[in-house]
Amino acid sequence: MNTLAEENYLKSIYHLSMDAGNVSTNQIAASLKTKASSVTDMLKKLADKALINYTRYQGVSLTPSGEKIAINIIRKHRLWEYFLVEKLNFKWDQVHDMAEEMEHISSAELIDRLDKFMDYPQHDPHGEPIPDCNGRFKAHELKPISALSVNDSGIISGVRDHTSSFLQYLEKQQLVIGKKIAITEIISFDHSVVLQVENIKEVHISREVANNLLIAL
Amino acid sequence: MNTLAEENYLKSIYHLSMDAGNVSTNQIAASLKTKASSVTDMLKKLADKALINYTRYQGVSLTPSGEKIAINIIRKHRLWEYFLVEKLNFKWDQVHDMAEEMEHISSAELIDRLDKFMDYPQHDPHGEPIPDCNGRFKAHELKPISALSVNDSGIISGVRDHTSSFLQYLEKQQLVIGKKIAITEIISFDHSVVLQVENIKEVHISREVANNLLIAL
DNA sequence: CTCATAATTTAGATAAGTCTAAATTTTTTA
DNA sequence: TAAAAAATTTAGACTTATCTAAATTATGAG
Ligand SMILES: [Mn+2]
Ligand SMILES: [Mn+2]
Ligand SMILES: [Mn+2]
Ligand SMILES: [Mn+2]
Repeated sequence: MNTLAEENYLKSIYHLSMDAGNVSTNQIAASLKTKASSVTDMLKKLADKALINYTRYQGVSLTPSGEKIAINIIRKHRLWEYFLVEKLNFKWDQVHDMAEEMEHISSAELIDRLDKFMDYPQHDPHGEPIPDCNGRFKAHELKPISALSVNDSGIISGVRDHTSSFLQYLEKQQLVIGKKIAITEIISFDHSVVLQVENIKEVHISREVANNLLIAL
Repeated sequence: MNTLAEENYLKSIYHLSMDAGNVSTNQIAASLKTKASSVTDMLKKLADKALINYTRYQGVSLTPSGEKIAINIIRKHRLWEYFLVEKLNFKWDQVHDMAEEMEHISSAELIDRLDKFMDYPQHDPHGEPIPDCNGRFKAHELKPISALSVNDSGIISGVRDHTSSFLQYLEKQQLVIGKKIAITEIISFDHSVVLQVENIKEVHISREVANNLLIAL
């Protein structure tokens, strides 16, 4: 259907569209670790296939059919990540690169059966919602810890940064998906935050960590 | 490591080497549904990488490192087939094309954990042996039904032909892996064979089917 | 042994995806 | 608002994997 490269571009454009409206050539290039000129070439191809809206120098957005493809790849990515963690006992910081390959396995029936096999999970190991077989999912309403105030509490439900080092740090601090936390203190000097983690212990995190750890209230 | 095309060539050469010694350009072309000239190009590349022994016009064989790669791909192919049948409930005639994609997922740790998850299966859904993580497996000593005599009996343990239509035919006749059969009669006119299937029923199969259904004695 | 045929390789072309360097357009800044 | 800077596109090249058509080598029938 679509090539591996095309799929990766569509997924990247989809993710970048979440933050901003139109996505720029340079943003895509950075996200795919490729050069702007390569991106321009691909944008022309995707526009020819009517998967993106593209006018020179103006950035791009996905068309409905482009978005459908992107969401399907994300569905596959997240289901495979869930499989790797829940069935094969990988850690949440180990699965991204493998899922990056597996998301391109083409069979729709395979992925629907995998979904059923795992009993239709709603979220991947990083708290991201998993689209259903029709591409529907509810975008989660999460706030970074840095947006909370003292005495606010909630449940750790997602991360903004997916790098291994960040996930490993969180794991070591027991700041993992599902844990209940409450804000004990916010240090005004550096905006670092002191948290109470489920009556287990107190953790002091930097502003950067607080920016990247997402809470459901 | 190696490209998808290179992996498919190595696997094809490995399989073709089972029947004959040196594998010819045309055999590879037929097996990969490509042209002889494309094969020649790839053979040069694989020879440069020291994965095959190649002298012009003389056909090829795998080097030890080429064989190791081929066996690893076959391991992945068969483990994924087993997964699709045993965990996702696909039929044995549905899994080949999916496994053809999945065999190229690169992570060795993933495949070793998958192996463990399924409790180290010895054979894929078609009865083919699954190499262990060191590439070792015991080649099965099977005979086609056409090589047996009246009153011989044994267990259905493999198939030579993996096409959907053949596998579906076998399934319909209940001639599946694990079933015990005995030769009741061999019709000398057309070499067709009458079988007793596990005291369940009698089946009459053509010479062609008898040639492609493998028995462990 | 010789020549016709079959098998294989070479030559030259194409498509996908990438790159560097140069040109163009947009945006920012002064 | 004009020049500088940044972003983007174009031009031309490269790699991988294909193909067709032509040339070469091997094989086997007589
Ligand atoms: Mn990918
Ligand atoms: Mn994830
Ligand atoms: Mn394959
Ligand atoms: Mn098989």
